[in-house]
Amino acid sequence: MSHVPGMIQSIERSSAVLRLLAADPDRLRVKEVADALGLPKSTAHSILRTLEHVGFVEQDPRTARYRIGRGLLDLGTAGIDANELRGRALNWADTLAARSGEEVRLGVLRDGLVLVVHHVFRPDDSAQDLDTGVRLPAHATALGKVLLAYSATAAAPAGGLDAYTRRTVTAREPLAVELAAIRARGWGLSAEEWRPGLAGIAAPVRTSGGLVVGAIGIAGPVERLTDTRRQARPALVEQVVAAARSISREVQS
Amino acid sequence: MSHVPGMIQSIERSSAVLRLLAADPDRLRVKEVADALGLPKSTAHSILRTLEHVGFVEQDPRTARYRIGRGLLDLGTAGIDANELRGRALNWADTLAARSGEEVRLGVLRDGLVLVVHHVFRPDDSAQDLDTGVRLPAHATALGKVLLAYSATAAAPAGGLDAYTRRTVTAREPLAVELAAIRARGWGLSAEEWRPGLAGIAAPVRTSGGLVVGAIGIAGPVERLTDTRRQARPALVEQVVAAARSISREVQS
DNA sequence: CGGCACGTGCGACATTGTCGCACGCAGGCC
DNA sequence: GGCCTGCGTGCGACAATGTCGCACGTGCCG
Repeated sequence: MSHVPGMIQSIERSSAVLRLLAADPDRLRVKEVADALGLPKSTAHSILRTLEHVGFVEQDPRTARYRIGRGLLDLGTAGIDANELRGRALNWADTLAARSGEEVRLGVLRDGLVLVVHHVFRPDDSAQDLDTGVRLPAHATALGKVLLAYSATAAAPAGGLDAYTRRTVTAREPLAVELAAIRARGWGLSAEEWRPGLAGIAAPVRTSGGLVVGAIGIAGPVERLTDTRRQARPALVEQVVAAARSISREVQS
Repeated sequence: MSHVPGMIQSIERSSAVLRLLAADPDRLRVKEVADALGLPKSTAHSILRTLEHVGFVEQDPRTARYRIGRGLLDLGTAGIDANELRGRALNWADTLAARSGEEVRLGVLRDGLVLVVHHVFRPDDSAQDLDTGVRLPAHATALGKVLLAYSATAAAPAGGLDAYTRRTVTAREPLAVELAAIRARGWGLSAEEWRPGLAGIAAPVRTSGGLVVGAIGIAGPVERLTDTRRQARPALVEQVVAAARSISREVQS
């Protein structure tokens, strides 16, 4: 707790306060925080007031007690950056492409769109565009729907949802139902919702706490990815889910 | 960005820095942070140095760039406190007890132990102890193993693992395998690992981002919870998982 | 109804964070 | 290969800023 020269005292203290609040599942009173850290009441109060102002702690209006705020949760989500995710996923993405025979994309959610951070071509043929860096609509792709399903910050983008094909889900309610289904079974499907004739199957990549930080998926012709009843082929689903799980394991270090 | 009187300036600035780093998936240089916030280079550097010291940001040793640190992720986990979780779970816990015919416990991980925050008696008979507030070992109970499986902070407690029955898993490696299996299927079983003759089935409660903040489970005689091959009865598993999912939905607000 | 303890706010002091400047190093361009 | 630009880092002085003591008001318990 002592002061390390060259470090900003008030930030060190804020960190101690946050750790204290995080360690205790109950809300804490100003006095308790002050005593635990050996600070004067006013100082602790001043720090808590500021932390509340920036959204890192919340105060119960009735009991006046403080607890960790929701703002911190959103910040942690970005703990893994896209590059790190990409690095860990490289081998597994290649394996998935080889096993499934389809092209593979790895994406993260950014500003309500899917940012493709990695792209592996379909093994057999050649004429394909490199999609790395491209942004895809979230509500019309398998990758995007998986990311939306587990997104901490409010679901879909604020504006209206564009229709890309006649199968694109643009209404709020059906989309919410679909996202719930994805959460329930752990993977997502998009069949001709983005481009006619194309389908995708995707699954979430999680970090240690179970937080979803990205998604990996395959894309290809509808007839190869789905059966005659437009259901995803179980063998492919299993491959995608297995790849996502492997990457999740890699990320946890 | 401007200074609000009564607020601690350096903490406001730290918050801005963290938000900036969180918003950008790439690592940022000192100069970029300084320019974005309109601060002198030295000031930004001083703040970043302190944030790194407390573990809120990390610096790549090679490129000298900064990104959000892993310490923040752990803090967000405690965003939901035990009381709030309990409040949201009350009705679903009762329903689960009624449908399954077994007693129900709701727990959170605290200091490497399971803290029971809610307890519903078995519907039929009466002579039972109220377990609310009790702490259970994490590695020997279904609730605990589920919580460990999704725990952000390093798995089991540091010390040796106690054996309560001859079925208690005390070795690191088998336990890690078991936790991986729980992550894969989404629920956990403990059969006579804590008390002879007793078994438990539990599933995780997740918050918006998919972060596990607690677990709910049923407990009862082995012969009622498992079949002749010591496998959990699918009907009961389904009920527990459904309850956990319902509570997870409640928590996301 | 009285007393205590807590959250909150204000103001003065001096401690502390801020800012300007300079060093050393790495990368890129010529 | 050498020069030069631009960056990260560290130091020091100033004064702006955070800290602390004190006092008010309120809610709770006895």
